[in-house]
Amino acid sequence: MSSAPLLPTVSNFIRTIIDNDLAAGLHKNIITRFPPEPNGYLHVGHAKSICLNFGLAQDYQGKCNLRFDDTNPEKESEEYALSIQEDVRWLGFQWEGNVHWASDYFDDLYRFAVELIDKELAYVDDLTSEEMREYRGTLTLPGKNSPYRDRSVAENLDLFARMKAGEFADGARVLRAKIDMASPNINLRDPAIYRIRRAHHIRTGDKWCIYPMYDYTHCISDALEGITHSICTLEFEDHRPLYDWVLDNLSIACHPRQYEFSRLELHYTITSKRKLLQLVNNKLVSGWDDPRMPTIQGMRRRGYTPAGIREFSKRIGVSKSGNSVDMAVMEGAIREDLEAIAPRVVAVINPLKVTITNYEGALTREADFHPNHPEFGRRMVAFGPELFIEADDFSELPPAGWKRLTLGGEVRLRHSYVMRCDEAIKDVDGHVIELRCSIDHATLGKNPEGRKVKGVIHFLSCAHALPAEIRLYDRLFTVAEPDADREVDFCSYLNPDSFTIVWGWVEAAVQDSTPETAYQFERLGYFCTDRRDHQPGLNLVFNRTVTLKDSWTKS
RNA sequence: UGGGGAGUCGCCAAGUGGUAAGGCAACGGGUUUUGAUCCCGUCAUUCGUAGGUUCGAUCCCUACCUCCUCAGCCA
Repeated sequence: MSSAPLLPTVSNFIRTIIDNDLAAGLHKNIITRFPPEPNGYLHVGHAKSICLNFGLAQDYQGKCNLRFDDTNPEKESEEYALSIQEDVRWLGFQWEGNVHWASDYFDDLYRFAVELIDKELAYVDDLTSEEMREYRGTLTLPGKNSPYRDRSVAENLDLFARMKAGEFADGARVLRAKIDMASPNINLRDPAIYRIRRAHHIRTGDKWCIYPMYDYTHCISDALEGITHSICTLEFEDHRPLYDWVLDNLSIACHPRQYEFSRLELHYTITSKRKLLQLVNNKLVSGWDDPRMPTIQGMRRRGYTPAGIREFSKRIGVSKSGNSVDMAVMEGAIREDLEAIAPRVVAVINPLKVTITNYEGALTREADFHPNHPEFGRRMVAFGPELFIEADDFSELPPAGWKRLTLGGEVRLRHSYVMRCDEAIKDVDGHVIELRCSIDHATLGKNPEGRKVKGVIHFLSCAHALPAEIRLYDRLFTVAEPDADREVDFCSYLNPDSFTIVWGWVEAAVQDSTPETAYQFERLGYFCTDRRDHQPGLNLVFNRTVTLKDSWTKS
């Protein structure tokens, strides 16, 4: 491995807390956890959380658990759980020991609920959900006590046991924590902690017909696993008093502390599970792994690398302030990784035919796969009497500063000769359809004498080029914050040009590459062979991961 | 109009009583057979606003402004 200098990690408020806790001897080692609900695919926001939780464990030589918050059987599936594990591993992390499941604690959770009832801190409520909503009050008005709030311990114990035994219909009763119906924090107005739901659970099957709620489950799960720092996003900030209330009132020695950070917003995309699902269901994208999707599966198929995503996560930092990160941060991080690992090859995606009028005696030449990594090896760069060049690299009426090919002008063919364009052949509409050019035979591997050639363009020998399907991806939305305006449907901002298929040509060196191989197509960008559709030697399919930085076209 | 949070360069983000780190972007310049990479340089007299305390404030105090978030038997 490379011996990159260990850059000092940027401080953030969570690291400060951990440093203080460790210094104070509160913990010997830290234990974090990544707690997804298996009800959807992971996206870039989860990637941030994964990098944070697993990264912290790594940096502090602690541990990080993977725990599925599987308390809502109606929405959860094995498919999602499997995909999530794959994503975490793909990102380069390994959880401590076995995968944990909140459902592993269902027996404990039930036992603790009984303890709460015994302490007169929980009661069975017969109110319907509508009635409960009315009793709850509003943001500015206090709630009022349920008429069932003062049932005896014995009655509650009996009712709760019968809830578990399946004596009541779904939704008929609920177990509630007895806290304070007048609390200004609505989460503390006797929150439901158990509901009756006859649904098949992915892990426990039909064993249970009552399921614990998130607020009640999460803190106990954390405590049971000995989590030291329970890190979640800002919307759970108001839930922290409940998290603490539950643990303070139960006979569990461990009391993890919850800390909240702001969730990621990325320009030109969305990070809402619900909206992502909407794109998939309405077939506005090809699926969860559509390369335009900000899902981990989508980014992976696009060609984003684990190291690139980890670097992105490091660059954006962690804080509590609202943020919307520039896509350039992601692209910069991805490019940095790809720059180091991707072999350089040539592809022409918008071909213009060139006939070399003085081809006789022309030679081929070897070229490195990477200008800074000779260990990547070399390959022959085929040459021939007919070439493809990029149509964009020729201009009859070049703008100021143009360094590429023009009528009568010279340009360096990458890894080959200096070539002059002598004639442009046009069709009846006046479009250039072919160029007739001549090469300077004295310029293979050396500069021409008496003149300078500024421009370098890439090319492919027609006889040696392989046809390939090339999928060009661009930002999914036309505006930086597509869901900023509640009045406007975010779908109306979908970018119609976010996906273009093009049939181009690639050099033979890529012929046998396996799916998910990254390349730099020189002067065009980073591409990777498609994970699903690319077939080595048979059907070459490339996805554009990200373009190269370009200081020409933008000016 | 209740509760809980947040406001430091275009975008992120450190700093939290001693005179504004870093990254991304941008902009100059150098190297270059990728207009890439790489290198070098520039880029906040100022920290939401207004007062106050202090020798000294982004940091402490007061008031105000703006934004986010909470009324699922979802997580």
